[in-house]
Amino acid sequence: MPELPEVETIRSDLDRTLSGYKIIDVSCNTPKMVKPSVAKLFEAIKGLEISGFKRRAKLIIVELEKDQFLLIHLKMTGRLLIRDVEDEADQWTRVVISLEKGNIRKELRFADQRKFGFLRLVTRQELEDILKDFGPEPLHDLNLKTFQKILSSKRQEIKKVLMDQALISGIGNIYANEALFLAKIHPGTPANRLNQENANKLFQAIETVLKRGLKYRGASDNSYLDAFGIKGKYQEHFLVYGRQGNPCINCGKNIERYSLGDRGTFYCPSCQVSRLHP
DNA sequence: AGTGCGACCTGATCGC
DNA sequence: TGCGATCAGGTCGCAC
Repeated sequence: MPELPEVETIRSDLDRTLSGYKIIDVSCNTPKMVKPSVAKLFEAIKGLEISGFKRRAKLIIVELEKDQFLLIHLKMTGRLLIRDVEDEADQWTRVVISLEKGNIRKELRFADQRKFGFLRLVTRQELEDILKDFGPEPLHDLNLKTFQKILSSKRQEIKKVLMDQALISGIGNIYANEALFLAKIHPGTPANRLNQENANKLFQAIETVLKRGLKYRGASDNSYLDAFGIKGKYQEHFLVYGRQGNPCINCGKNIERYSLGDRGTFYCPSCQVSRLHP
């Protein structure tokens, strides 16, 4: 599922490939995915040049001229693909933004098997209102002190806290599982029960797994593709995610799986002992 | 207020 | 073989 490293990989692909292009058309076969509506969006952005692509949490922000912004969320199965006009159709294409720069034409195709993703036109004010509700970016704003503060204020299970976008931005199920394994912390441990050493290890582990994800251009164990339609490789380096029944790389004991808040949760029962699973 | 859970979706896979 | 059930999970909105 696109989490911070996947979304950031796509963002940087888009930024260096499509900045400077002008929007010449928008088409959509799944109206509910475009807000406020396809017609209103097209009316507002036709002819505008893309100045760049930013990211906040798992949102991609397309910056346009005239203080217009497109927010794009890929949810679980969304893809943003840079294609030439004559390229063959992509499966599950929902929205196509046609682009032009001089005499070069491109398409930005938003494909999404499950239609959970969305593309939304917002003003600068709306953008600011939306972004203010996200917690700090783990690779930029978050420091150890802030992290400890967040943990000590929550008695929820640590894995849920890591995935709560209002507390920390961009971490989803895969990276939460991997970070907790690296830090040797059981996913069900109440956040406020972690001591300083645990918090410190977890802080480092988050940075490690996110950077690893970026290095491998994301995890494609499921439907994720980068903006050129290429799979990431991080799934080849998972330590616990999806590895239930396989041996832990540290101790050899089998990785276990259980459901925490309706999310598949993977851990080593021997290495991650801070609390037994329910 | 803080927490938990169903709804939103569709394709792949599992079990009988 | 076929068919129904289950699983995948980010976020919103609602209930408690």
